[in-house]
Amino acid sequence: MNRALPKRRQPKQRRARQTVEAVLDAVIRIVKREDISAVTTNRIAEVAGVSIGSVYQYFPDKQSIFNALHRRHVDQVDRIIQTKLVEHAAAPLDDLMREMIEGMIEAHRSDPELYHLLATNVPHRPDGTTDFAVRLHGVFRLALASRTHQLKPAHDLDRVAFVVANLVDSLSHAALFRRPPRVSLGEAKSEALRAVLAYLHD
Amino acid sequence: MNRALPKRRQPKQRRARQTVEAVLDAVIRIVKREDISAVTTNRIAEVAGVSIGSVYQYFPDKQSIFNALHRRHVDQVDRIIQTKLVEHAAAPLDDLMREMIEGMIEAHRSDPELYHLLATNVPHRPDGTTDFAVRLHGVFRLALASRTHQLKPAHDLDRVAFVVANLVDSLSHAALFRRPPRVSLGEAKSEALRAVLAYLHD
Amino acid sequence: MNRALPKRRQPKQRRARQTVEAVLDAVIRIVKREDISAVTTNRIAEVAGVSIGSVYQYFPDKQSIFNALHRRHVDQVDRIIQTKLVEHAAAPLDDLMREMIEGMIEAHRSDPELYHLLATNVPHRPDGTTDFAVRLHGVFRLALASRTHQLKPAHDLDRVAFVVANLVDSLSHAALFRRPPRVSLGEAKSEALRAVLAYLHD
Amino acid sequence: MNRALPKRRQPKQRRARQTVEAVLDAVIRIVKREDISAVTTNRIAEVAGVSIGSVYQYFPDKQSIFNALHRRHVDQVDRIIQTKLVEHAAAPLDDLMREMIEGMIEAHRSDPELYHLLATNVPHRPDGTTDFAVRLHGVFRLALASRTHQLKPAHDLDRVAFVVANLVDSLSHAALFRRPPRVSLGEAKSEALRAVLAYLHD
DNA sequence: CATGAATGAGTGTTCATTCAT
DNA sequence: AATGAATGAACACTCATTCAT
Repeated sequence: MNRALPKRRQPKQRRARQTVEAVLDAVIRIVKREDISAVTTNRIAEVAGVSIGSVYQYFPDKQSIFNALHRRHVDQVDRIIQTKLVEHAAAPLDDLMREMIEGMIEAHRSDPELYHLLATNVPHRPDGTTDFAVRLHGVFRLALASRTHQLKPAHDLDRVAFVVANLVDSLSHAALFRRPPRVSLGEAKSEALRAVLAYLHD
Repeated sequence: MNRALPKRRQPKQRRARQTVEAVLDAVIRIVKREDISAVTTNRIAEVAGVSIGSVYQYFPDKQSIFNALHRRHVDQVDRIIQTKLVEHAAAPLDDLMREMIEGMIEAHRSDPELYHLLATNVPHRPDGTTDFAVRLHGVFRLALASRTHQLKPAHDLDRVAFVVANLVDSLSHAALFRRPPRVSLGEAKSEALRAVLAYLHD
Repeated sequence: MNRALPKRRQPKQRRARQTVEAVLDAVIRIVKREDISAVTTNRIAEVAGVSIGSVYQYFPDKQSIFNALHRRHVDQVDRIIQTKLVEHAAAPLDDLMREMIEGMIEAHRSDPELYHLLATNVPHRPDGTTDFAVRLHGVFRLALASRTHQLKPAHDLDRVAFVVANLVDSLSHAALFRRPPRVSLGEAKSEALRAVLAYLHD
Repeated sequence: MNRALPKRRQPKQRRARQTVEAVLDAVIRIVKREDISAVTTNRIAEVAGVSIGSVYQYFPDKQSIFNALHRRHVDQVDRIIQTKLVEHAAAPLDDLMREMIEGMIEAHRSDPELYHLLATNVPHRPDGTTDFAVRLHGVFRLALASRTHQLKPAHDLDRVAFVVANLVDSLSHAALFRRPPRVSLGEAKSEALRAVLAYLHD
């Protein structure tokens, strides 16, 4: 009767996931504490607490580590946005927009400088799957498609989604990273929302 | 009339400037043709047509080359923006905004991919002097300060300048680099202007 | 009788020691065959039969290789001198001195030119631990301390040890390296001994 | 009659001499202030206050600068020794020896660390003309030759000159550079003299 | 003769990657 | 799988030397 325990699934995959995460976190920790130039594969292994050999078990080369890091970041933000979208599927457009901006800021606030470091210091060739504004475009197209009656007829869905996606993306980042001294985060947020709504209602 | 010789500027400074420019251009050429990883100091010297020793006569290390490249790009855009600002000093707000967006796009159109490569592949720590949205904030604060009568009283100058600077910056870049297939550059531009004006008149 | 396995020492440490020795020997071989200017780190690795990477596993930089070389030389001579000291602990002063001179010459005779090359061509900042005459001072102080009855009362232990250490050191080297054509090694040795004893008995 | 002024001889040669001296002094200044590794030809020129081109006008390569430096040092000491020799040509042996030791110490006291730095950090292949103990051998051979009546008959002139030269050289240097804390310079000097005389009278 | 910008071979050193254990 | 010592290609950078001015 000694059947295998049914729950304890793939210890291997769990271990793998842990190692991968440890590696990605190590990169972040090093970039933040020092410099992109301090991010060597040996250092990554050391900070991640695994051997360099193990790093190469999961990543074919160094660039792939960076790529995974970018993808993980995008996925994290994506998940938040998707959740907001579902949670406010039936909400009026204005409320949805407020929530979207809120979500974007929330998504980055846990680690404000990370996004900038990733964007400006970790080499990458952004494409449709990792460039965030492009992803947002799809999200907003969907969100707006079910609310065409709330839009002015002059608005083309693609154009609007394009503009709104970029507004939300850039103003959220600006609110967090480029806010001038005299503007608070709350003000920046409500101003961002104002800009988006002004455009949508124009 | 024995007038002083007017031309003949220091050959030293001219030579220096030429070398510096050649080096920066070499970096761009290599990044575009190959990869950031192909940008080695020796390769830079070779492509620039100068000796590696001369490169180090003008740049203390490799990172400083990247920094100079970023600064040069920012300066170029800055010059265009400043010109627009002066040329339309007396123009109505709407016209100025159109020109600003036009200027930003114009500034990048000569070499559309360069900005992206610089931003995403050339390591840098953007600060107040090289982050463009931050620079634009100052420009727009100035531009708007002389047109407060065209703004709603509810608007705070700092907040508005902050938002407009980011709108113009991000929508201009979006128009060039992230435009979805069905949206033309012209449409993107006029839509960007629309967004900015909607916000300003809100 | 299940005794613990006696031999098998850490292969890691043995390997490390071997590499370090190979590197130091390589430096000597190159300096002797060519020139101090031929001693490049890559050449050292090549001649030592290890990769350049391994060299840097054991030495932080090039100068540290030179330092280790000096230290090894000093340690080698030191070991011989210490042995002589112990072996002739009970011998009369004159015999001890003869043995000391003999030991110094013996210590260098295996590789006569090495000492000179080290001293004149391998950059170093001699200090208390690597300057040999300084080390010898301690040795002779010890040796003479247990033989004060064989010394004239006018002699101060420190002064005598100081002079004897330098006499033995310099005359030994002179016997090997600066001997004029008409003086044989044997003559030089006995003359050195004579000088030392004349001083001690004065 | 515009005859050339008779005194103002070779301004060229004087200039040359000044430059050569400035170059050699620059080397010393740099080695003392920094490190032998800081002694680059360009730095030499800078510290010497001449152009790098001028340096190469007077020295065919870098090593020749070092050689000249060694030679200059030897010549300086030599001059002092020769003077002592002449001044005390008729003095008794003991007095001459005292003067010789005095002279050696005097010769180095103006710049105590220089000798050490030259010997240990400035690459050179000492030969008969630059190795000081060898030069001294000749000097002492001469000095002793005219005083054979003051020597024991057992003494061979070559052997004695050899030993005395090395005694004087090494004990002088030891007195300046390797003196242990409890021994004063005066004590070291008189002890050195004692050692030399003990040997000579043995 | 003097200058010093320019040169580029060559250096010390790093670090992504491998592979024997 | 995991390890981490070993590898060595390739890099950033230096510096002795030249030569046009």
